[in-house]
Amino acid sequence: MKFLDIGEVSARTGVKPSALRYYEEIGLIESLFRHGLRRQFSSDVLLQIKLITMGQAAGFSLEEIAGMFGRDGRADLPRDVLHRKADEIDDKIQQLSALRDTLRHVADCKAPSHMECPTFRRLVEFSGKRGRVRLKRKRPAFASDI
Amino acid sequence: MKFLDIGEVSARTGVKPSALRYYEEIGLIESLFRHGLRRQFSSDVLLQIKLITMGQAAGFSLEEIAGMFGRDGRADLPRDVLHRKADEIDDKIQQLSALRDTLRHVADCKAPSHMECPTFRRLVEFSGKRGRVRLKRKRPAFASDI
DNA sequence: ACTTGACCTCAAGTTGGCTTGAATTCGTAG
DNA sequence: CTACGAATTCAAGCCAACTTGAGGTCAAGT
Repeated sequence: MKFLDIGEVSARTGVKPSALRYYEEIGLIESLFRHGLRRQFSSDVLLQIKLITMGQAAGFSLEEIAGMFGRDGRADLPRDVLHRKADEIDDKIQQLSALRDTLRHVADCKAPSHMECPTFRRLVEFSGKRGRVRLKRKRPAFASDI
Repeated sequence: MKFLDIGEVSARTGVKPSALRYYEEIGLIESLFRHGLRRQFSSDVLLQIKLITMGQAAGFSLEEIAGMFGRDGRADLPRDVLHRKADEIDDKIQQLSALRDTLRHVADCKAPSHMECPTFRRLVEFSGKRGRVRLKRKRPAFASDI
């Protein structure tokens, strides 16, 4: 098995050595042993770091990430908690989709003020709703519904 | 037209008054006038704040958000920049999807160590691949398309 | 008129997630 | 063997995005 210096891990993940030391300090990753003073990492750490950066992209704190996958990528949490996390991510995906759609609309819409553009308002207003957007409403939606 | 106290804005958006004052301080939102000392907001601010929180969920800084939609929800940026932002969000959605799938897998997989589970490795490794299927859309996409 | 409580300002503090710098220790190539 | 570069520790610093606290103002209800 080949072991990796912190510099190599850094180069292959794009995460700076200082950040990697910090991750080790807080128990998010671990080095197997030292070669002199130098930390030696298993190549598994590359996958773990990928998970960490994905988690960060999802807006989770390092602490939450540590909870999802222990230091060896093994989950500490019970099934249902993990599924709730997954649901949380699904919610976030909904939000991101709405934001993306809104941005694209803003890019192309000719209306002088977006606040008066019904498409814009609808995009933003529906963004938080769970599940399918309900097309049938008893009355029109207002900003005051937020 | 009805004007809103900071407390009402807070109650209806879930954003604390201190945060709203901070947003105003940095020019992200604005109050129309004061009633005594009290800020009075137009109801449009509710929509703006929704955009702000969506942007935050997407991992954008307040500064970036300010750039996307000026203080009245009008974009300062040229079309192509907005579309690039939208693409950025699409990338993030891919990452989130991968993370979600990984979490669900971890929740259900019986393997003793995830590091040795090929499904797990594939899920994580695949997540970064470029050149995903890119759907061409002729009309703006809606949240309900997901 | 008085009281209440929601609001105000301003400065300072907090948290998370690192980065930076100084002083030092090693391993390897020449 | 020596020099070099890559690594180490530790404390301090930094940034964003708020929050907190002290001390003050004000509008509205009784």
